[in-house]
Amino acid sequence: MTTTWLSASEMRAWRNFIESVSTLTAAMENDLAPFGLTNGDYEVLVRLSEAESERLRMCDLATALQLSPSGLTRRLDGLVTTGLVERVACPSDRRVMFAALTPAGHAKLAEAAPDHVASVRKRFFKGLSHEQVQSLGEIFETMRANLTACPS
Amino acid sequence: MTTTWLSASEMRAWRNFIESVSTLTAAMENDLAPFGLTNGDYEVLVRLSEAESERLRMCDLATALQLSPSGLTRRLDGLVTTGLVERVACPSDRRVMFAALTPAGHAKLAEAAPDHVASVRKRFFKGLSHEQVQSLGEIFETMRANLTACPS
DNA sequence: GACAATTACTTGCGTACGCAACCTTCTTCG
DNA sequence: CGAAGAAGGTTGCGTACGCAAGTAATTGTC
Repeated sequence: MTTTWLSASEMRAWRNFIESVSTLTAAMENDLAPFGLTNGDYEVLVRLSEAESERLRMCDLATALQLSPSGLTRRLDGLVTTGLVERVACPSDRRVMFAALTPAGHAKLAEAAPDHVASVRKRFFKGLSHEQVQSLGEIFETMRANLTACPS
Repeated sequence: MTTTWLSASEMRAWRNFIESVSTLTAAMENDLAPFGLTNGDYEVLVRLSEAESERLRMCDLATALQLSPSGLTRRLDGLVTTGLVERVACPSDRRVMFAALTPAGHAKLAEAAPDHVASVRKRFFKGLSHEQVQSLGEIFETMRANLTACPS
């Protein structure tokens, strides 16, 4: 079988993508550091804040964050220690634990969100036209669908 | 200061991007596993293979891979142990070490590359039109330039 | 030509996370 | 029912990596 190598435009897309991703995540991590949060922490707060009663079952949260069960357990440990999230037992199914936003967690998210949005604009959207933003949405929607369809 | 939240199309782009990135890297990690390589390992081999004499100074390689000095030291440790890379002292500047591809490393890359390219096609480019690939290249070139310009 | 300052790399330590093993609780099916 | 299996979560262990400190070598300055 002969290999079809990447074309020049594919190579350009792939390489710039790869490099952007690592630089971007590092920069955003930095932007969030003054609030005492990591990107991962912030994602947890966002997911919980959007959920019914600001709480989610651990397994649902793990799926949403694409994290292993143990990974989520440990990430929550940190947030529980700092008081932004609490674990709440589920009365109807005693296997499950809810991760629930505390008032402090809610406040912390409200505090960090404006800076985070500014960070996304500055790092991610800056210099892109409206059409390019539109394209981005379409492209990564396609990609996400394709990726979840092909777990193999 | 009032915050300008993300528009619907921005939100779509950002969320799909974030989710795609983590799924994508996990999938590609998986695709590379049969060769006994991680994404990071593969990147090292590629960079070295493209370099003059298939070798690079540690600090240049670290910059290229966006890795801290210590991170690169340890990543190389693994590749040296498996015999794919070797450390070569620099005669003209005795502070520097070269990371050099061994014949085994060169062979390993040649062995893994076709599958890796197929993986990139399947995970990243699949379902995208030629125009979208073009857009991707432009967008992430802009982003990369913007990110390197704004380290703050 | 000697002594800072810088550069290149490594090591100790702490953090994050995945996998496998484990416990508990629920569900299913005879 | 009662036992097998599945589902939810935590813990032990191993790996990866960043930061700060340390060592060695080079450069820059007077």
